[in-house]
Amino acid sequence: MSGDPTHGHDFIADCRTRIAFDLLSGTWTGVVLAALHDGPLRPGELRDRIGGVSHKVLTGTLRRLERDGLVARRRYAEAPPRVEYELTGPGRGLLEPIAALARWTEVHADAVLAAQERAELSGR
Amino acid sequence: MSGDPTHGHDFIADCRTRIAFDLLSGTWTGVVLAALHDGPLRPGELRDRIGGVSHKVLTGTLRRLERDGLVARRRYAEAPPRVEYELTGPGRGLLEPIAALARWTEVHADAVLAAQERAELSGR
DNA sequence: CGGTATCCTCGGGGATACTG
DNA sequence: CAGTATCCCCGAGGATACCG
Repeated sequence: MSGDPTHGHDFIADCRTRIAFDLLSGTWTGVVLAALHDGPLRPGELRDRIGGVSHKVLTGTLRRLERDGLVARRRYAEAPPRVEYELTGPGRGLLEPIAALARWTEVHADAVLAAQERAELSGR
Repeated sequence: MSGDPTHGHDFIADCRTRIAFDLLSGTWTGVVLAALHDGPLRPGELRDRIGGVSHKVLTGTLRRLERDGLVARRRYAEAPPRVEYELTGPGRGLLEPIAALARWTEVHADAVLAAQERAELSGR
């Protein structure tokens, strides 16, 4: 099952997979998608859960996600107007690859951090 | 198994998964890893297979991959000195998440491209 | 509280030319 | 052929202030 990632796709030639890479390229993109995993959230809630992301950058990230159709913006005309963001079909589909990355992190992240530190100490 | 991506991890709080995101953040990083899937390659071969990547940027990408311990550089002291790059353990492990992204692309890429085009036409 | 508008900085990506 | 050194550009990320 984890045998052949290319499996007949043209990864390289007219590489469509780059689309996915570009989609997740933002610093906070993947984190936002993961944060929306268990249901719609208001921007403020997102900020609190993520932590360390500036107000402007978060909205910027959400704008891009919205533009790419990965996240939907929902406005409620209430007493204090409320806004929520939720995953779309494609956005929800990205949770699986993201989970795969999370699994990888558990196993190999320390090795990477060690390698980086080693490189820092020597040449760098 | 593909049920709960978060599955008890702290995706958000002290988000270690960001490590993986950052590793793949480069424009060509993921492509290079995928290209090395079926064995070591020389830089020239890599360039040919990928296409559209400049000489300097490719070496820059390889440097980063090397520094992060995802790719190993192998030098052969031969008549015309030869150089090859190959995946390390952690690097090879990333092929699975990358494959997951490729699968996602097959299903949802068109929808994303459509959404982007739609956004372009209207507001921009 | 959500969103936008400035302004600044930094690093990646690209083209080019040059050294082993 | 592999690698490095410049130089330029642009966009993302961040801080701040201001408008619905």
